Amino acid sequence: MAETIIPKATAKRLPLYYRYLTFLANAGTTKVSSTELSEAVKVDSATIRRDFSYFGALGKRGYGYDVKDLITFFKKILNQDRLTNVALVGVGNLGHALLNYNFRQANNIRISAGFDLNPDIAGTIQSGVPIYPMADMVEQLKEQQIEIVILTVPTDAAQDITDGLVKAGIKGIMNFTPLRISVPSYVRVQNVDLATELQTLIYFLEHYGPTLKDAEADKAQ
Amino acid sequence: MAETIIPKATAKRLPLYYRYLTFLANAGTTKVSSTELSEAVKVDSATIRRDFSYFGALGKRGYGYDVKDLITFFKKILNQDRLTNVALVGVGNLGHALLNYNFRQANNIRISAGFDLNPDIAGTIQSGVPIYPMADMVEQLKEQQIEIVILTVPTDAAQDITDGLVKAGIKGIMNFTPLRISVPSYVRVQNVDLATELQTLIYFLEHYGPTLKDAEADKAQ
DNA sequence: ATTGAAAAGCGAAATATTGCACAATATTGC
DNA sequence: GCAATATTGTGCAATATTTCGCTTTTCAAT
Ligand SMILES: NC(=O)c1ccc[n+]([C@@H]2O[C@H](COP(=O)([O-])OP(=O)(O)OC[C@H]3O[C@@H](n4cnc5c(N)ncnc54)[C@H](O)[C@@H]3O)[C@@H](O)[C@H]2O)c1
Ligand SMILES: NC(=O)c1ccc[n+]([C@@H]2O[C@H](COP(=O)([O-])OP(=O)(O)OC[C@H]3O[C@@H](n4cnc5c(N)ncnc54)[C@H](O)[C@@H]3O)[C@@H](O)[C@H]2O)c1
Repeated sequence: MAETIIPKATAKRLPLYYRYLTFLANAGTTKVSSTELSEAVKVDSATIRRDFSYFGALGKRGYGYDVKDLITFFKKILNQDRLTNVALVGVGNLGHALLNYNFRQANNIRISAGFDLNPDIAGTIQSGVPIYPMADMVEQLKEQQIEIVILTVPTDAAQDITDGLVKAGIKGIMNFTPLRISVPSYVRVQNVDLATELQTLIYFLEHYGPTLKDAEADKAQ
Repeated sequence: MAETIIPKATAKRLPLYYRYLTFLANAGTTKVSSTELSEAVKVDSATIRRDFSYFGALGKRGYGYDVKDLITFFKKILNQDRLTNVALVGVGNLGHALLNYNFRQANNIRISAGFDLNPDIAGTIQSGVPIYPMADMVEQLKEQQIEIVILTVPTDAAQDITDGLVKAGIKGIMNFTPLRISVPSYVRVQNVDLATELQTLIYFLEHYGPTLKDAEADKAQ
């Protein structure tokens, strides 16, 4: 674990860099400077250089960064060199949208199992992914050695299901419900709260002047 | 604008507080302490007190905060006292999921118009929302005086459409595409990059020890 | 080879955010 | 009315993150 601990803020930007680098590579570009990258990903160029420097000297002064080198490096760092299987619990509105999306193409991530209470869905195959009944959840997760779950169930059910996920040995949860679920300290939760994000945007529009220098957010996060 | 400028990090937490406060009110609870709130929203209690204190002394020492008072106050601050209309461009996978979701109930936000290139969808009504063809976008947005747009189109189309949105006088964009769109400084963009969030979660699991004290994430963003 | 321009890397300052710890003050029960 | 208790509000130190500005290195053109 943790070669040299990287700032959380940096870690959040790595996938962003990686995606743009693969775009550049596909376009046949072989080198890139922090300034060019900066324009594309909307992150200050000094921040990009600092981010990269946590991993050692990846660039060449006076020249820039070699796109292929960076990709090779980040591919490994970001686990893009092996397929990551995740499960999805709650195959409703959002769940279906996520199932339909091809995370594999750009991210080498695959939703390999779904779970739902609804007997009309459980037992079927949706977008090529088998959906199991909730009763089978813990067993299946263990069997398939899945460590990451996307949680898109109604808010009321979120904590109960989470407790089951923890029992199943899950390590990370991407939580789309507005509930801040409780988990033991060894489980990591990534909250994606769409309604909150929308409200935050509205708040910024009402209360902050026309962009006090941050044309984008996130942290946005 | 900006009474006393509130830290961005605080602003992002306000909707979270608000949601839990309305939950408390519905449950008949009349008072709450920063410690109780802290457990529910998973934010340090001192941070909560600090956040609230930016708006003045909202609580009573030795007692806590009056739930109703806080709600009244934040309702106004967060524009929850009036309906906010937003538009959605790109009625595909994600777009449909968002259309189906009732943002009005908890957030007093309504998607009042949709736009899509696909002639099978344009001209229809989806989940009670009229979907217009792209040719009508600028005109409709102006006519309906919509200032906020949710962008769920294919990545290729994102920048072109954004340019149209800017022409239509849009002030804020919630961008679900992985492209960091370019906008003039008076337009605010909130990026929601689901694939990146998932990758970040994977990165944390691989490279950070079992939770170095942040059982949850975000910011955020 | 020499030189000029480009751009990384990085110390250090600036900025932002969090969390401790405690004095101030309200509430409650007696 | 008084003591005991609870809990806010905040100075301040700690931590995290960004950004400046400069030095060093490399490249490419002469
Ligand atoms: N759809 C959106 O745009 C949106 C926006 C913001 C937040 N959210 C949040 O995301 C979550 C999911 O939203 P959605 O719109 O997809 O909801 P949904 O109702 O469409 O889907 C929920 C799914 O979970 C299943 N389910 C219900 N109870 C279950 C249980 N106990 N165990 C397992 N599965 C169960 C249902 O059968 C359904 O398929 C909710 O918490 C919602 O608040 C959604
Ligand atoms: N679905 C997901 O789970 C998911 C996950 C991560 C990122 N995303 C991103 O969100 C965006 C939308 O994803 P999706 O899965 O909903 O895609 P989608 O293809 O299902 O939907 C896109 C919609 O936009 C419409 N469209 C296409 N070109 C258009 C144009 N020029 N103008 C207007 N409308 C146009 C299409 O008709 C379609 O209805 C994409 O950028 C995708 O990368 C989606």
